[in-house]
Amino acid sequence: MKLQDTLSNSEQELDVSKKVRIYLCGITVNDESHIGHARTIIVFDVLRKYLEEKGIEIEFIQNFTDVDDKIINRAQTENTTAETISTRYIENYFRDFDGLNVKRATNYPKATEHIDDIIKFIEKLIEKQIAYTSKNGVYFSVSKFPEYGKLSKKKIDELQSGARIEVDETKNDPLDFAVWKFSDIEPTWDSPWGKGRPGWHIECSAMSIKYLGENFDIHGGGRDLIFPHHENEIAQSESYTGSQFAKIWTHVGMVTINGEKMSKSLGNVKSIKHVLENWGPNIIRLFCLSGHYSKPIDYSEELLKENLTKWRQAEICYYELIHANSENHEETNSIIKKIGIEFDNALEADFNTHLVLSAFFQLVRECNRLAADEKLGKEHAKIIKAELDRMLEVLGLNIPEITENERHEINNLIKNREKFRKEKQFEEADKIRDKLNEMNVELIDHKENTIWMKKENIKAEK
RNA sequence: GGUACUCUGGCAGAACGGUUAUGCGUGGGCCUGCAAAGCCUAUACAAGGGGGUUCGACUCCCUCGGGUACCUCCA
Repeated sequence: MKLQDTLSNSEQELDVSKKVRIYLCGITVNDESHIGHARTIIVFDVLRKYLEEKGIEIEFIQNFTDVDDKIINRAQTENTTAETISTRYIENYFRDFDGLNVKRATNYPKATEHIDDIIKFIEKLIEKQIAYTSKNGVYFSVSKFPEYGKLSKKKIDELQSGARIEVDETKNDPLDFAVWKFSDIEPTWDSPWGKGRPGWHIECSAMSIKYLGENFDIHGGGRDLIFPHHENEIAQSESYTGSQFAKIWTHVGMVTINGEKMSKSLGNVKSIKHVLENWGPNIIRLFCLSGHYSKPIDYSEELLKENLTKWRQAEICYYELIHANSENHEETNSIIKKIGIEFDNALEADFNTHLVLSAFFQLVRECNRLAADEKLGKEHAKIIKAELDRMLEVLGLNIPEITENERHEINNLIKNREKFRKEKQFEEADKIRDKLNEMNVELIDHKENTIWMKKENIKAEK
């Protein structure tokens, strides 16, 4: 598989000959997760599911930043502890992302649970004279890492002359960044240099190396993390190990609203909770995968609606396959196979999820065509369904389960309706149809028989 | 101001320099008791402007312009 690598600014081949180790920068747990977080994490979820479907072993680490100024501020405002805040939003995180059908990472390390690792990391940097202690904390000395700027393509001197870097007399160089901040405000930890808490960037360096080794395969996150977060991670980590840090840097584009980045200051944040309630997981996932991961996508009700239309087609396809029992039969195995290959090829070529979805919907349409022509035989449907299921699995899409009782009830209602229809008592028949609609069950009248589908309940549709 | 990215039909969005995909939407049809859904079919002479390279450019180069992101916390 080829992936666009931010560091080399070119496509790099992912080595899948052994276990693939992925580190994704997770969220700072100071508020509800929003649809921008969802996109990044869904992209990596599909990447991971695809590789696993191919039988490749994955070690997938995603951190929680559970100590930072915003969390502490929020704790103060709410007159509670930082831990209460971070615990609350970690719980919310899992509520949201389980709801989005995101597979859990191998591990979700938290900064506060790795203070010892972080301290050891900093000690080594000080030992190497790359970090130094000052009045306010311990700082990383950017000038000691000549390659600083290689990820974000920034030049050190331009950064220095750049307008708005805070003037801090206690730092040797305005570009130096904190790896440890002295503080008396809880939470704090003792360190060889004084009481305080870790800087933001250091946790990812310490935890990724701890869990994945010194040079793992993919390091990812949102585009907005390239600078300074990932740039600083590289500086720290490569100074620490003396060797290359992550092999491939994969960055996911922002979710925008009316062309502007979602942000609290603009007040245009769409929480996952809210969008999930209205649109459900499948439509959100389709939306998040609708463009190339490296580019921004613009959030809009129109686009979600378009994906709702598509999702209904997929649902129908699924139920056509389940109910298939046509006598006729059309040979399409080679087409199905071809679509499957297109699906995989699109993923292999820099994870082109738009083309992946094209292939997926091509399969859906092929299947619906056969059904419309009464050419979907039972055995044949099994073959198509296997491929459809595989794609659904990789994309993380989920047809809602249906219970045996429901199935019984639906079948009985349909039988009754058929009876009424034969007797030309259409009013009665339509009543049953309406009743089924209320149960989110839609009837599809074919020439020879009627099949049903249970539609996902989408609040926004109503 | 610096850096990077981006500008494709009504919308979304792809494509080794050589037939301008695909989906949504829209028109028509099939099916149906009527619907719905689905299916079939039609529909867009689309590439920010201007130059250039080339037999040929959406694709490469130059230039002008618009947009976004980052340069401070941010997925």
